[in-house]
Amino acid sequence: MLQKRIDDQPTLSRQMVREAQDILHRHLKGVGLKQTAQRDTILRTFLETRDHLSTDELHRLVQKKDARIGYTTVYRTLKLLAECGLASEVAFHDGIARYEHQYNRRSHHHMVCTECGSSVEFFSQEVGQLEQEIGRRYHYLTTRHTFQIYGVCEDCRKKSQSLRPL
Amino acid sequence: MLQKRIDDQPTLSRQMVREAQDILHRHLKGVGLKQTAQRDTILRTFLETRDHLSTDELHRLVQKKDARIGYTTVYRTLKLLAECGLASEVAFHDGIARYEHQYNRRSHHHMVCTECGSSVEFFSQEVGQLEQEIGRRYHYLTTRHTFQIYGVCEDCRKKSQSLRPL
DNA sequence: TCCGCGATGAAAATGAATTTCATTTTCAAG
DNA sequence: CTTGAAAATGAAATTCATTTTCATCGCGGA
Repeated sequence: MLQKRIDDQPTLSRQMVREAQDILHRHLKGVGLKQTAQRDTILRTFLETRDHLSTDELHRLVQKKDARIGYTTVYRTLKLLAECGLASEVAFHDGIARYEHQYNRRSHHHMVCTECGSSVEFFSQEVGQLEQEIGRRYHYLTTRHTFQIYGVCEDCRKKSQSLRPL
Repeated sequence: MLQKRIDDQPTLSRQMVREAQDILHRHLKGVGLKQTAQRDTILRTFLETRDHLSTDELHRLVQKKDARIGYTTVYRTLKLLAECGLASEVAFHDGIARYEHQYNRRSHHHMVCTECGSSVEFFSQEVGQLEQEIGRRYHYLTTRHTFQIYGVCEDCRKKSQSLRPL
């Protein structure tokens, strides 16, 4: 399942990992929680990926580094990362919660292929403006929005054409 | 949970109910399924509502008319209604699938209050245009999109202010 | 009317998300 | 360097919406 991500670094520099870890540590201290080796491992593993990961997928990756880290901890740590802005949940509407890096990333949206599940990211400032405008109009204090486009990618269209040429 | 719907009729006319039923009946015949009293009851109950209904909520309403109609049938009928364009699923991202009328309705989107779950509908042709544009750019054959804005409505803001005045 | 295929619905299964709880670990104060 | 209270951990259990199963029922074409 290919997931093209566009504007982030090919590999995260040591510097950025350290900064992200600082953000997490400060958040933990801020809300009176403790920093642990597990949380650091999970954060580092998460930062090393470029995909839109489900809890389960991240758990598998984390287990390669430390097989004793459980699913539950990954689950809870992802919530923590989302809380401090390092990750954000993306709902691709297939019943599985996914997370992606949020640190140092431009606001973007996803277009998802309903055949193969691959996705591309795109950028559109209009959508954010729309959020502001609609919020103002109806007196909502807006916090976020979701915008996804669903369709069939070029590859899948070619495949289905060759399978059943009308 | 208030759900403001904007542009549809205050009550569906008998005429519209009949038309909707025709659409369903034609669809059923088209795919080789049968028309049943249950399906008609479910459709009529669905059309009478103005809300964004979960399967469970619709099931409760249907039971008032015919207590012998089961959850499963409501569930399956909602899928049928979605298939023939009378209903469409709206994901408010709270873990529950909801459906709304699609028949004779303008394209619209939702802004959802994360405190009380109420929602307002709004209209924006830009979003549809964006779907087309992005699809063209990345060679996707787009089929649909989701766009929701999340925030806190005026009422909830007032309530939380009076509860904890800083 | 008859009969086959689909419909029905109670119950069970599914599966992701979340919670529980006994044990272990962190970390600030001494 | 202790200590101990509070938090973290993780395996297992639970939750809960959704989906499937299957034994029976009923629609509708012949």
